[in-house]
Amino acid sequence: MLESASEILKANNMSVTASRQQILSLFFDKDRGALRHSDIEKQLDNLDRVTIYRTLQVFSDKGLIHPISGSDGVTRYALCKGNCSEGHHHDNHVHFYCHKCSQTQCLNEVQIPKVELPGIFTVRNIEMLIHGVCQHCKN
Amino acid sequence: MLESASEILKANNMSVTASRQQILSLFFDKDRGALRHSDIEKQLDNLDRVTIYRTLQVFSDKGLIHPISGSDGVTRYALCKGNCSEGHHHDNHVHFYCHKCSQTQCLNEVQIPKVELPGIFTVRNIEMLIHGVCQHCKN
DNA sequence: GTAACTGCAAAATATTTGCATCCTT
DNA sequence: AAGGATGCAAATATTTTGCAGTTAC
Repeated sequence: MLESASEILKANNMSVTASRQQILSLFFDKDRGALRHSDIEKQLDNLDRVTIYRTLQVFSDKGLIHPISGSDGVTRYALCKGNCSEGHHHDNHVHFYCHKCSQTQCLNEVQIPKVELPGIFTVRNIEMLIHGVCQHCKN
Repeated sequence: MLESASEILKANNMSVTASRQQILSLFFDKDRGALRHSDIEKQLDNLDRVTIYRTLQVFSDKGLIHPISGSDGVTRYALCKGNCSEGHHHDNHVHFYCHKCSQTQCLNEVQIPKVELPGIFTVRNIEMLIHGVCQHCKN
């Protein structure tokens, strides 16, 4: 477990608990793909299912992680890259889902392009998910 | 029920059944938003849940409707606009989710813009979902 | 000590599968 | 008549809620 997990929790006004440290550390360990609830449950089988759901919710509310909704109906979460804050995400990057390894990753360097919408719509947030084969599975 | 429902089914090599006609007609009636399984279940309460799931799957396979996966975890479906065929969707338009009325609609006239991905990825499909307030709820 | 966090039980919702029966062609 | 479509039962998966007990600060 990272030493810094507790620092990060403190810095974001969350009480430091074992569950939170373990879950947050997982996100730092795992640099490849976004994590599903079930991934976390498998790796931290000492934690209750419900605790994991609630922790993911809190982390998301605090701007530590952001949810990614894929076409397989399972919500994944990935670390926010610094510019998110409590109650407001700024993750305007593209997400990539690989249908070979079923991993979802953030393409942090790829910005979501602007779209022209008729003025009758008010835009709050844009999600862009690209499906295909990732760098690891392409071979 | 549209007379044309049975025509469309025939034209796409599907046997013409009461369930399929009713479900397909719903999609033609409903011009505003995409339909969830539960919407259909409510409106056609003579049909079995499972039949609705299977019918949506078949329609999607045949290119009549396309699935839209939103961040609320519920799959919605909307009519394809003519250029889709069996086994291959071409719905490269933007989808819009209104968080006031919870409706999802296709913005058929708004194309998904091109994105530059590093060559290490193979792209198969792109989804773009915009959240905000729709034309009906804006007031 | 108090408020927040966790675990357990249970419920709600979404979706899938197997099988026997019915309907379309 | 044959094969596909449907209905029913049941299983699986995901997520939420309530409450009582525990822990962080």
